[in-house]
Amino acid sequence: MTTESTASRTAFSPDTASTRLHRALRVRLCEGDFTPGEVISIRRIAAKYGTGTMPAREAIRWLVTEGALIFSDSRKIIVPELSHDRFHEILFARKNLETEVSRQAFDNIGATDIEALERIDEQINDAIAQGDLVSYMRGNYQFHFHIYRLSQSQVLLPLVEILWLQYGPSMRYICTRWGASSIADDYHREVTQALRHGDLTSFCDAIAADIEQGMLLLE
Amino acid sequence: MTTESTASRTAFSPDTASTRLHRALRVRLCEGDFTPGEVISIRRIAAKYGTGTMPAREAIRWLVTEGALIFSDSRKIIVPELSHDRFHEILFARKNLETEVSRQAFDNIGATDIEALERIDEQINDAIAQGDLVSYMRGNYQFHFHIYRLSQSQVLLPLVEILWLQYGPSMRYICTRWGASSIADDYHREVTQALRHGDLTSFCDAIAADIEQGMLLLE
DNA sequence: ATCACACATATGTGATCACACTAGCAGAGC
DNA sequence: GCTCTGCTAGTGTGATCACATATGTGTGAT
Repeated sequence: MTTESTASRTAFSPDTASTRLHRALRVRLCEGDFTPGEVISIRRIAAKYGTGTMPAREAIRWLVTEGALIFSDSRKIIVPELSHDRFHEILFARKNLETEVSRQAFDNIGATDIEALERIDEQINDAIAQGDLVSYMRGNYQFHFHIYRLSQSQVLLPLVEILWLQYGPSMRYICTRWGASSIADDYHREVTQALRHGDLTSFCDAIAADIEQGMLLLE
Repeated sequence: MTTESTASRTAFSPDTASTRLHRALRVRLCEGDFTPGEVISIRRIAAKYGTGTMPAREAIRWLVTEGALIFSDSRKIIVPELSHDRFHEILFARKNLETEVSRQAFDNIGATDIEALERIDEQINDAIAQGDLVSYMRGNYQFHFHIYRLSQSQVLLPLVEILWLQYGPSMRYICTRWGASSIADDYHREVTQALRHGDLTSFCDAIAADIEQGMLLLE
């Protein structure tokens, strides 16, 4: 359930050991399970996930092409540590792309979707109250992508996923530094309220505000 | 020179047989050297480029994660045939992202850059006059990315490259169907003119118009 | 104590082989 | 003539090994 695929590719994709591991690692990256600077090794990942070295090698290299992992100077593969500039760039791109994807999703958001979003938001608030950062990251991810998936966009959605892959680890890092209080004031309530009123512009504004709020964490 | 790297990653990337082949294939895809529906096989690519099967396998799979190649129903890897909807989606995303990247590049575009763009534009016009589609595609690619690279964006630029990778083969296909006349009326002249006048909004409008013009080819 | 060299470990890269699966075709049987 | 079967060639996947390189750790000499 929580390990549900982050990919929403409509195109056929074979179900192999490599692709399974790739999806699993994508989820873990988006949910902030890795720390920036951490060294990722093929053989270590293979051992940890009980796969052979080939699937691990492929999954990791795919994540490199997606920018989720990068090479260090010494040809080792690591989780990137984002500079302030780069982090800001990502948030800027997120605001741009995700408001657009949300706009495209708007007409496809039904009553059951709104209820689901409100339920997720409650879980997020619980997580914040308990200082459970992992649950918060997971909930936040589910909240946003429940909306984005409804856009049925086959082009923009994969781009958004790439941004989250790059942004996840550093987000987790920043949250741990600032504490759960810093993320308490999200705009999820405004999002669901706007949806209940069927107000498109307020909805998009709330999404944009929610993302922009992340920029404040960069002092 | 023409096989110059399309990637503008500032991050360290090892120079291996796999990465070299990957870059080469990226350029060929952006320039429309492949036709939609074409079957790409690991062993065949390896033989054609004189590499082993491992580098070909990796390069091809990286292109799959970038959406430049996809799996057919029978687990074969092919160059995607874009539906009209998807092609329109890509152009929409291009208009969005590339006008933004252009805006970020604007301040970094110097006099020598403008001259270089005008020179490329002349080559493009020559290519159109002679009906040389390959040169046209290459010139168009160089024109746009000469601008985009100046944005020094490390986040948006790779996303734009992904869009071009997906869009290249089908663009070539559409151009061959419609003939060179259909692409004669680009907005490159308006772009360079706006740059000479230092007019940011006209510049961005011209870029957007140039991309939007591609939508007309979809009837 | 400090520096230098050598060895052991761990890294990604590439080659090669075996395997499962698919598509195409040829031929035997009806 | 038609259909079904079985073979063949080709596909991507995964395992395993060899290799060059980088990192770290001792061990030696100074």
